[in-house]
Amino acid sequence: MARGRKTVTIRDVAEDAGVSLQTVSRVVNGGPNVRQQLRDKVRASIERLGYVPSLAAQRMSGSRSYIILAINDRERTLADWRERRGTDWVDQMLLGGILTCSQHGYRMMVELIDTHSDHVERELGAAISALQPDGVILTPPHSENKLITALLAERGIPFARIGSNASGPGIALTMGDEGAAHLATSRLAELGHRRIAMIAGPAQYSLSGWRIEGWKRAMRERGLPFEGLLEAGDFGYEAGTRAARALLDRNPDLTAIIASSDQMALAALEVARDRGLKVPVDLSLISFDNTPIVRFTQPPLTAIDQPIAETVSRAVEQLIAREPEGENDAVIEIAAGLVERSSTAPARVSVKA
Amino acid sequence: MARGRKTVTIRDVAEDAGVSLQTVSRVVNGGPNVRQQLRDKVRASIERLGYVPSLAAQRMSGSRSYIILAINDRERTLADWRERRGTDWVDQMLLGGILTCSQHGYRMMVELIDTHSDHVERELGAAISALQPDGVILTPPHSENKLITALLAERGIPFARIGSNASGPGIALTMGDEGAAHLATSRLAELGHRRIAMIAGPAQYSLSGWRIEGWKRAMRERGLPFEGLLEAGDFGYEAGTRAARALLDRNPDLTAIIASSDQMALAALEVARDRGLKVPVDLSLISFDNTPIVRFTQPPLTAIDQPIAETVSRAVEQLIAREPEGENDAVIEIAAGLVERSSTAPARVSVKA
DNA sequence: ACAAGTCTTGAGAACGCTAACAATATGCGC
DNA sequence: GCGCATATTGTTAGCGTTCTCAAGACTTGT
Repeated sequence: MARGRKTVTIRDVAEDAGVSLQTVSRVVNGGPNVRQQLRDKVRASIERLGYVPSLAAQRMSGSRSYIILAINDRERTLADWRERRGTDWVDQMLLGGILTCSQHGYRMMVELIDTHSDHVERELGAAISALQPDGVILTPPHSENKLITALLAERGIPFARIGSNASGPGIALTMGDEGAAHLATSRLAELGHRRIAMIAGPAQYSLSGWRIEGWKRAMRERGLPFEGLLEAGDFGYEAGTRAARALLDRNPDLTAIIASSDQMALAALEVARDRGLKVPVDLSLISFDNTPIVRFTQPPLTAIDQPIAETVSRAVEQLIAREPEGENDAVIEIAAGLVERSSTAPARVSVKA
Repeated sequence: MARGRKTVTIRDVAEDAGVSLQTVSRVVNGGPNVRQQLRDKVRASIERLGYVPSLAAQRMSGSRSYIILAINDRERTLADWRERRGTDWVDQMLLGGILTCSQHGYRMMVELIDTHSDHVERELGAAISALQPDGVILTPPHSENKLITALLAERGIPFARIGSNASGPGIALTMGDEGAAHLATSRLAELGHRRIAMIAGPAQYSLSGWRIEGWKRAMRERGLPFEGLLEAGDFGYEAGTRAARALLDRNPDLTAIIASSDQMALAALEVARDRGLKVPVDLSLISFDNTPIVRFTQPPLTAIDQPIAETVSRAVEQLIAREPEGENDAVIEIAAGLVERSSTAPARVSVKA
């Protein structure tokens, strides 16, 4: 067994094709100014020898590393996993990211960093020094972390902030949370609901605020009051249970709830069941995220779909396309859609409408 | 803004500590034969300057790349994603892998490769040439792909095959599929079930065979016949629907089904509902995988839990610990457990027992 | 106190590639 | 055909590490 068979290097190709190293490099990188004839010859050699440039060497010598680093929250990821609840954030991020990266000859690496640790800078700094990525993708709640964005800006690494439209450094990508909440609320209003409650996310995430804004706007547009119809949770199941109970206790006339995460919607569904409320007959429910789970609950939930994979994909494209010193930090919005399933129905005719 | 601030290199540390490059390298890598006094001095400099070695440079010069490459099936991953069904394979793989890797100073990269393409070798070869990983983790169905294992063996890259206990090259890690199926079947038998059907996975995956074996063994041990009680599907929802219908049509006396994936179990649940069979009163159901979904169905499903994260974690440890030329290819089994929820109940007392 | 180790440190080459520049070939206007 | 601009190729010098090997500083046994 030819253990450790010698790797094919650019030198081998150059020799095989009878040209200089530099010419091979030019062909590989699609550089200009190479005669067609030579180009073909080199390509043939590359093909024959099965040459693929070493990422490490490219990074060493060139200015690019061909690596995009995606930062995810370790704490939340782990908690989700331990309780087997599962967001599919990581899944989608990987799909959107990896596929788009590989289309451009890049690679994506994932780093899990704990927001609540005071080592954030340290951990991120270490990852950056080790990997020297050409770009970094920040997911909530890191997207809004000043320490992190400052560090990246200082090191001159282009980065994208996902789920964040606050003006600031880097490219901001948002899923239109305000609009999505407005959409969900409007849809419920169209179905005749007047008492539409909102279970928001934690204030730490600024998207929580936007969603509240969207909900309020839709309510206001129809002259519907929203006092007492707002609760917040940390996106988790327990918090959802608490919020749903509080809402239902306080508002016996409630006919619809919008939950800021699938987990909290699931909890609300369970609370409703406990209280003998039938979804969607007695209570309509719309959730945010549209993770795989909500397709199989009873009833399947109507949900705002977060186009995470697409968003990450766009982020990657932006980072790669970015001119080395380009400073026109864009704000990109990928609109979320509403997937209607069976947890929404017309409101019961209220006694005094 | 100090764009592109100079990276701290080993040279800076050496200078700062007043020692040679080599000494710093020794300290960083925990090499032997460095006086404590110097070691401390160097460590202090490293700390002060915030030095972190460049992965690329380490790879260039040393024999290790500190990268573990995990190969996943692109086709299945994408299909799952498109239909928003979601295995959480990727999620778990990442968690188990990344965390364990980082504990050892390694990084994990994920590569999505299409099994059904004839470019498998090409794609994998390219990834290996570019990354030069110290180890590769293969997930089903790649684990059993001779082309792949041959390629890796030839290149002398240690690899782990997950979900595969067939003797062969590399480290094999299995979740004890035979045992798990036996466990599930036995549990149902204990509950008084006698007509226990199995919806197996596709023959392409050898774990499908093992699960069938485990089921048959448990049935045989109790003298229960299993003719006509076996169907197979491709792990997907549609296939599950077809299989469940066939099973129920053929066996009116069926009281329990074991499905080889959560998706197929979900389908079976739906089929049962359609036919007015109550789960678990009329039909008990056990699924394989225990993805987040099955916790929230109505009723929540009893499931065999696949310890994927742990398995991947073990795989990483094995690959990292492996002596460069170590050939004692191990077979490791991480036993799957049974998570009892509400889709299983004692069998109805049959008319003629 | 001397030879023969064993520890500790350092110097220089090498890894595979690209950037920057130098050298040569080709084309074009007249 | 000449001279200059431009297109094409080659040469050299690193990038930041670790490896190999050599040199100096200690030990130890006798």
